[in-house]
Amino acid sequence: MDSSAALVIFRKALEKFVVFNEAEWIVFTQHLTFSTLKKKQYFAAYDKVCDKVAFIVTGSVRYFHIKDGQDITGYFSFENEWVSSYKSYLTNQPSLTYIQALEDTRLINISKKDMDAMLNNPLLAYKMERFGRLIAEHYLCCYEDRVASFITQSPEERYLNLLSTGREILQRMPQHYIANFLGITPVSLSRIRRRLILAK
Amino acid sequence: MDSSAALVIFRKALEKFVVFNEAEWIVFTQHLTFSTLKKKQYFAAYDKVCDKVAFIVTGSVRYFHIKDGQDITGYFSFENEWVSSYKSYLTNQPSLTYIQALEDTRLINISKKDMDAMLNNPLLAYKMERFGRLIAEHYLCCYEDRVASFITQSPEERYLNLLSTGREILQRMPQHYIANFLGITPVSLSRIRRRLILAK
DNA sequence: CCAAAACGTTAACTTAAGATAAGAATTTTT
DNA sequence: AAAAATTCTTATCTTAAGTTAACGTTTTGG
Repeated sequence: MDSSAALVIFRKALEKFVVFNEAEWIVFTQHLTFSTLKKKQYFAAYDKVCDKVAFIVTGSVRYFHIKDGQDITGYFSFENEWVSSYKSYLTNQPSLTYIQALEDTRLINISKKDMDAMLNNPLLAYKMERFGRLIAEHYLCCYEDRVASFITQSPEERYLNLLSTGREILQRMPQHYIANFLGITPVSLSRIRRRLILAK
Repeated sequence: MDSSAALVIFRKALEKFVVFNEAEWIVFTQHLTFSTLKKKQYFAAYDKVCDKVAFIVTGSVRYFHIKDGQDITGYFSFENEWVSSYKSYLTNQPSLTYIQALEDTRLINISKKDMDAMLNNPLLAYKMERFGRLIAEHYLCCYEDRVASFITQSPEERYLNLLSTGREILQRMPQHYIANFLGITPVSLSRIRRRLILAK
């Protein structure tokens, strides 16, 4: 797949949030950069400012923390989704999480510098504000559900819930990543799975 | 405190996000409504669409879920902060949480209808998009930290962390609310506190 | 001002999760 | 193809959390 094919996919995905006319699109695309990450390469790292957001054309990434020498998975993003260490990007503070490619991954990047330029360019400003609003709101909704699951559900319930709605993650991720994602250890998840099989 | 005093406070708080000129401010304020909640009155309720966001002039609110007949506190908002069942507001879906006044509370409301009107009013559209973006981004950062705390910290660590940064919540909220907020039961929090006292 | 409700702690018991280690199966790397 | 690393399960032991109930204290509301 070449860059122009990637742009077609990207434009289509963007249109869920904002629709550009041709003049706007030309300027917008001048602020994009293409890149690839080899499997295990880092998109963001602990203690470094993450100065970009990116759209995943193909591939996937894993967000993780290191705590007491242990690798704890917090989230995943797949093709057609966005990736960034958002708080770091938004605040210019060092990232608390690592983000690593799970497989060879093609990205379309918008650097903070380019985003700010677009937000200050009268031709694009309005639509970029709108785009920023809608995408932040989209992820806000995801987070709201995720926090609610930690408050109101047991680890087993969170797993059952993931079973019923999280096909892609379940099929593509090793179980110890999923365990961390659910807020428990891999050993615990294995036991939960055992319990569920026996109860069935 | 009368409405105009409340508006002064509100305008000042808003200016962290967006600054209105006088003409814009006049139109903007026409889209606001003032209201009060008596202690224990609801701002939002389970299964009802929350069709507004509000700024808390004075008072405070508690977000909670009911699960198996039990009341589980998820969050708090205090004066000078915003309150909404955001996902419900943004998506027009029924709210999953109740939001209740903890004390008599004065609010400045923006209904979804008014917000949409402003987003479609050329005089305000740009600044309202910007405002929406910045506020969603602000809460996104809060959520990012909160999710990370559930993934990477034990209940005791979350409590210690709250001790060091959450003065207002700790001083004003009963402990069983705080326990739920941390993702544990009131009995558990009481034991954690006991352990910490003994260890000291 | 009194009765009722709410609050925080403690205890006893049950259940589940964390830590660690071992081992088998699978995958990746060289 | 062999070696190394990863993955998942299982077992043991320890620790902590959930559940329920009781009790004294404080707060609230009529």
